[in-house]
This record gives sequence, structure tokens and C-alpha cells, in this order.
Amino acid sequence: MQNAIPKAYEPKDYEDQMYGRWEASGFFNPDVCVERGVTAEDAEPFTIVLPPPNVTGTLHMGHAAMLAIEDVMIRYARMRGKRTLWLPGTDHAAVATEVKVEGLLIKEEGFKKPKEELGRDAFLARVHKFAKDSHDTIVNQSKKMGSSLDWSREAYTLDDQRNLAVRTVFKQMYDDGLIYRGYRVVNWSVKGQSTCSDDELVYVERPGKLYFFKYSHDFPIPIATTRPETKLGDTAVAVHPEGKWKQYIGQTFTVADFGQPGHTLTIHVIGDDGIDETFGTGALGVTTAHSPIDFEMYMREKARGNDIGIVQVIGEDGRMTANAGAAYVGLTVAEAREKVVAWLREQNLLTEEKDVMQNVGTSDRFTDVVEPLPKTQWFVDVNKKIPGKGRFAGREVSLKEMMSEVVRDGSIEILPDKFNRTYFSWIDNLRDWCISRQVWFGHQIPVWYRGTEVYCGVNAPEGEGWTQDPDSLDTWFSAGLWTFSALGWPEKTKDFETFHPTTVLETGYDIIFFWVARMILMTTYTLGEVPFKTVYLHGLVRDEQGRKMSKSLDNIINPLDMIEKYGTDATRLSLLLGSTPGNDVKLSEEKIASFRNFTNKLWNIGRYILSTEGVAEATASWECKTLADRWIVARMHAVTEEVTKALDTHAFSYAGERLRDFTWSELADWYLEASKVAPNPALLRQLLSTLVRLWHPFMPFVTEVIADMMRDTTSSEFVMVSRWPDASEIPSDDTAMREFALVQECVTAVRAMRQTYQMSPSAAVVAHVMAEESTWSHITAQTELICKLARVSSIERVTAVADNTATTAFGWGSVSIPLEGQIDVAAQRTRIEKDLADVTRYIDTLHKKLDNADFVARAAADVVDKEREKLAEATTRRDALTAQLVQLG
RNA sequence: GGACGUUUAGCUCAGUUGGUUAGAGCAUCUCGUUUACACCGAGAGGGUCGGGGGUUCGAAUCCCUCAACGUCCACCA
Repeated sequence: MQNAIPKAYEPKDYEDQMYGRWEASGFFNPDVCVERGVTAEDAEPFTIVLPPPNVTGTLHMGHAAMLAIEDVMIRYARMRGKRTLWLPGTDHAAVATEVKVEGLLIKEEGFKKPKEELGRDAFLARVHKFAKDSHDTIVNQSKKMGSSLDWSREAYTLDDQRNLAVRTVFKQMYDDGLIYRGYRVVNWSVKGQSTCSDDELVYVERPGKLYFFKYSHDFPIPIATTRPETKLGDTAVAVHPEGKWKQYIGQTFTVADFGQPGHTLTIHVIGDDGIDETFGTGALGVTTAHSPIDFEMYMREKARGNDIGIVQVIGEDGRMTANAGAAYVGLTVAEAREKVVAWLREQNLLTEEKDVMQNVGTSDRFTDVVEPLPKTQWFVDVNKKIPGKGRFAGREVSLKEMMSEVVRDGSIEILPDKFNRTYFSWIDNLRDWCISRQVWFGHQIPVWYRGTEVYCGVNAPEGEGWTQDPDSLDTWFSAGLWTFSALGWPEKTKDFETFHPTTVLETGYDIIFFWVARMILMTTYTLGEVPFKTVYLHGLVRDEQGRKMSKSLDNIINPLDMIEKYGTDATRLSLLLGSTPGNDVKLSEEKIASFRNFTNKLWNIGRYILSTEGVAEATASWECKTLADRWIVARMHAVTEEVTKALDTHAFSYAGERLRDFTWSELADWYLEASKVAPNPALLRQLLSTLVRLWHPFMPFVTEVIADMMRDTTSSEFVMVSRWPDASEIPSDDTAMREFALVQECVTAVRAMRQTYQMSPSAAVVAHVMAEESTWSHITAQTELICKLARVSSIERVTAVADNTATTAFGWGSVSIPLEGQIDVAAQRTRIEKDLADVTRYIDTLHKKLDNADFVARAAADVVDKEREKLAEATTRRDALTAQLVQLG
């Protein structure tokens, strides 16, 4: 036998070239699949829009996991004959990208304040250039992962088409009164000179001090704070409406000197249920300008006609304003804090200092502590009721209600379902969404001003003298439109009609609020429809110790390095197997290496089968000749059925593990060994062809390469567009499975004997047979395999197994013997007898219970039913055990 | 403070409505270089299923409780 196929699979020799061939074929594009007859014209659509990676850099393992999972779904759907679209794109990521480029300009080109020095246009040009390069890298990396994305439809959250979608939606929301401009306390990043949304805050725990004091000696209510500097701007004290200071509610006090001589505070005492009398002093100093909670009190009081005022004492530069008084203006927050504390101490107003741990909100993007400040910003009102569209037509609904309803009524299924609760509690706590950002890179707000005139429109207003609002939109605003904007909306495109709502949204659970929830919000509002039917949330990729991968820990595993070293298929498998929805996956290089070994195993299975005589010319067929044949076909039936079911239910890890176990432990270790006695070329070919198709969604490259070798190399067919194996077309055979299990037991016994007593193969067979006299016939029947594995080849084959009788052809003639006998029969019988006794006893007690007229009369109907059910169950089990016992003889 | 999750072999994890003797991979050790594969094969050791209590004929599985770890949310001024 000559073998031109290399012994080891070298991914590098095939992967890039194979991806090139796939791409050139056009089959990533569903339209081409229909044209070429791969997909039926009326086939059910299957759509995934790729969560667009940020153009801030390169792909990491998290992206690789996302691409692997989605590609499995996509390739599987395509092979099932669905009209399958996987739409790629990238996200401009507004703030993140701008900050990144700013940092690079400072670090690498010596700028101090790049935005000021370059000016808007030149700076934006640099950002766009960076985004473009980053985009190119991302596209290349995605291709390296083998992703069957339809590149002809690629989109970008900041391109013209998407910009039109953004302006269109903004205008609609503005007209519906959902988008408004308001003066509110927002999260302000001093470093980034921009707002950020509530969800973008990351809380960091740090030690702090809680100071107990009074504003002045004659002020009746003591308060406590961790931020004394903000107290320079206090305008109220909140106490519990039923508490010990309730008599002061409604009064106004004037503190003549606070923090410095002449700095006057006007303090209103207000009642608020939220006050916890057991904490601090039991009263809260209200700083309406620098705390979102306090600001809400301000709004509530104002609604009651009581204006307690807003005094901003910290500016956008992070320093104290003139409102803080002459002694403080220009100081940093930290300096002002010390100074206020010193003053309180001096005046003998400070009663206590307590060390506490406090959570400080920091900006995820800008990485500094966020300063709450009052500013005029754009917001999306999540509570206002407006006339709904589509499925909400004819009703007055709020954004909150819409986004809640579609998940509650099952129109959107979230996997794993535990995230439903998370989702709902997020909606419950959702406040109006601040969408304006003071950065340049992004969608500029489509609002223009001229004097006191305000114009909102999809396009700039006619006439002279209009200035567009300089702010840009939160990146999640445009990302929220992704499922439909990427399909060409607001134009009435054929793609939008065919592929929306999309089928599955697959993404990391860490962006469920940022993105998933906002897509649901935007889509239910704009289209009155869901953006997707299923949300599949994958976990985070962590290192082998379960830590997040980060530069500082130096534990980053780069997907491209792993692809280079072990191949794409191995890298994909390492991310797919052992990863279930919502759970983090631990990754190590050893894990990837072990999957590289498996890839090679699959390769060698192909290599062996294809180099077996007769396989090249054979026509694939399920026809069986030996017991081993029938067994492996039956196993193939089972695995096909299970894997299909698993993929249908998004159990990718299980599907892959099941396939791996079958491939390695059943096909390679048992069947291929057994088949060496009497190879069945037509069946080997059929098995390989089926195996390659089952594995294709997981390991697209090696399967395609093996398939390539199975056919004429000039053929243009791909496994990628072949038909998914249908379990119902693979014969199932329970008898063969049972009988082969006996063979396996015997072989194992012989092997053990050889090893224990260092026997020659044939001696071991004889010894085993002698030792197990009672099972003599059984052993004899299976001698073919035993001898094969023991390298004794005087026996040709098992010719038939029927009616519990095996006929074996030996070199000297043939023998028929009954197939029976078990190893360790006695022990098994003992166990069954014990179980049987238990169950029988149980049945007796149930019978007694049910025969008791008193019980039946008194107990609730469903209790009685349940007892009856239990009885039926137990009876079934008893019968099964009895049957087993009979079988044992 | 609220919610959720995890705890099974040295490590990483399966264990599908409670049911024969709790499984796999890696690691360790032993044996084996037989023409698909040493990126291999055959085997061995190793677990009172986090602790305690309960329900049940029967519990890794269901209930209660405690503990450790993790995640998210809220946030106390």
C-alpha cells in the first residue's frame, strides 16, 4: 500500500488556501447558494448578525469563541438547507476608539493635547485611519478563524448607510418626544471631558472616611458624608418623614459660614422615605448638583412646588468652582476635601471620623473616577407612553414596557434562561438613558440651533446660520439598530424583508445591558418587532486558573498564535467543547494542544480509510457484512441523531464531545481495528463521508481537506454546502449493539490476561477461555476479534449473527454458537435481586395506602393520583428487573 | 444589602425529568514501537459527589441549613 498522504496533518499547508477557495466559490452568500441550487428558493431563512468587534485593536480569545460558536450555527444551518446569512461588520465604538487614538498620539507622537493641537478635522482623520487599519486586521483575523461570513454584505456602524439609519431613528424618537434635552446630573469623566452612561460605570471598592458633623453649632441636625467638599453646595437635609427630626420638615435654615467665613448655605429640611435612620446620623445632607440620588430628590421636591436649588461647586475640569467660595475656587476635589475637614475640626463641628469601605464609580473607558455633575444633555425617556408600531399597534406603550413584554411573552428566548431575571431587574432599575457624548468620533447629533430655534431632522435645515449640536451619540445608540441597519434599513431592501427578524443573537453575557437590551429597545420601538428570536449568551474566556486574561497578568493567549501553532480547527474545538451558555470557559495552551492531537487523529482516520484497498473506487453504502459493521452503523445512527438534536438545541459542547467520543473511542479504537480483518470499502467510504459532514461545522478545514481527497480534486463541491447526514437514513440495530458489547468485554479480558501474565496472544486467548468455562461458547463466538487484536489471523470472519447465534468461519471450517453468557453473572444477579426486593416492598406499601379507603377519601385527588403514578412507575421498574433476572437464567 | 451561580478524582469538567457498580480528558505510573496515527495504543491507581440534617424502597440528583468561592445589581449619605 503506497501512501502519498502525509502522516501528520499540517494545518498551515491547507487553511489559507481553503478559505480562499470557499470565498471564491461565493457560497458564503445565501443568494449564490440559491442560484447554484444548494439552497431551495423558498428555504427558511437563518440569520445571524455578527456582534461587530470594536475597531480599537485586534481580536482576542473572546472574539475567537464568538466566531467559533456562530460559525458552527451557520455552517450547520447551511448544511440543513436553510437560507443562511451571517453578516459581518465592525463597530466604530466612539469613545473607546477616540480615547485609544488620543493615547497613541500622546505616547508615540509626542502630542500633549492631541485634540486641541490637531483640531477636529485633522484629529478625526487620524481616528478614521486607525479605525481602517484596525478593521483590516479584524477582517483578516476573522478569516483565519474560518468564519463563513458573507463579506459582500459587510457593514460598519459609522458608514453612510448606518448614519442614515441613526438620523432616521433619532428624528422619529425626537418627534415622539422620547428624546429630550434636559438639565440633569450626569456621570462626568474629567479625564475624558465627556459624559458616560450608568451602565458604563465600573464600581471600585476603596477605603474612605465617613465624617460626622454639623453645618454649624446652631443647626439642629447632624449629618454624615464621605465627601465633605461637596457639602459646600448643599441645599437641603433629608430626614425620614416619620423620624426624630420630622418637626423640622418644611423649615429653611441659613448657615452663615460654612468651610470659610462668609460662605452661606441655605438648607431646606425635606422628608424622604428613602432615609435610613440607622445609618450615619440618620439624616442626609443633600447635594443636588453632585449626586444623582440627591438630584432626584430635587426633582421630586420641585414637582411639589418646592425649589430647593442646585449649587454646582465642582466644575468640568474637576476643580472647585466660584460657587464653592473664594477660599476654594480652583482647588482640586481632594484639596478641597482636606480643607473642609480642617475647617470643621477647627470649628469643633466634627464629631466623628469613621473608616469605611466605599464603592467609587469609575469610567470604564476613560478609567478615572466619575464626577456627578449637572449638565444639559440629550436623553431617551424610557417611561413615556407613545403609540406603538407593528405588534404594539393600537396601544400606548413605553420603551420599558415594550422591551419587557417581548421577553416575557417568549417572543425572545434568552439562553441560558437565568439571564431573564437579570434582564428584567435591569429594566426595573433603568433610568433615562443619556445618549450625548462630548467626543468627536461618532454620529453627530442631528439637531441644529439658530438663536433660540431648534431643528431636528434627518438632514440639515434649509437656510443660513444654523449650527449643528457638536455632541455625538453614545456608540450603543447606533449599535442598538444593528440587526436592521445592517440589512439596509430604512431603505426597503430585499435583505431586510428576507432576513429580519434575525434568528439568533450570539454574544457574551457581559454586554447584555449595553447591547442586547438596547437592541430590543430600539427595534421594538422602530419596527414594532423583535430584533432576534433567540439570544445565546456565551461565557468569558479565562485562563487556566479562571482569571480574566489581561496584559498586566501577562496571561493572554492570542488566538492567532494558537492558530499558527496548532491550527484553526484545534483552536475552535478548544473554545467550543467544555463551554456551555452563560458559563465561563477556561483555556490553556495544553487544552488546545490536545485538540490538535484530535485533529490529527481525524486526519489519520481519513488517511487510513482512503488508503484501504478498494475504498477509492467504492460507492458509499451502508451495507454490512460483519457484526462489527452492523455495530458501527448502529452507533453512527445514534451519534447522528444525538448530534443533530444537540445542535438544534444549541448544545454545541455536548454535540462536539459526543462526536469526539464516537470518533476516537468507537470508530477508531474499535471499528477500524476490527475492520482490518475484513475491510468493507463501501461502508468505510460511507462512514468517512458521514463523519466528515458531522464534524464540518466544528472543524471546517480538516474536514474539507479530507473530503477533497475523497473526490476528484477538480470537483467544485464542498462539504460546506453538502447535505447534513440524516439519522433516519442510517440503519439502527439494537441487537448488533448488544452483541458487540460482549465482544468488547472479551477482548478486554484477553488483553488484561496478556498483560498480567505476559502471555503470547494466542496463549492468552486459550487461557481466558479456560478460565471462563461457563462462557466458553460466547468467547468462541468472538474469537475473530480477539484473535485479530491479538494478532492471530487464522480466522477469517464472523459471517452472520442472527437469533442470538453467531456463525464464525475459521480457517478449518465454520462453527455456530449461541450468543449468551455474561461476565460476573452472579454479582449482577445479587444486585438485581436486592433492587427487586426493595421495589417490591415499596409496591406493597403503596398498595396498602391506596387500598385504604380512608386515605383515598381524605387525601386530595392530585395526591392520590400521584401515588398511583408512583405505583405505575414502580411496577414498570419491577417488571424490568424481573425481565433482567429471567434473562440471566 | 439584594439576586444568581459554583462546590464531583491531583487539575479541568460530564453526570438529560431520583434507579444497576458515579464517568471522561489532562496529569501520574505500568506495559507496548503490530504498515492510519507516539500529535499513538492497552492498562492501573486515585472520589465518604463541600459540611450537617431531612424526604424516599432508593439521593451526586429533590427540600432545609451552614460554609467557601465567584458573578451581576443596588448602594448608606
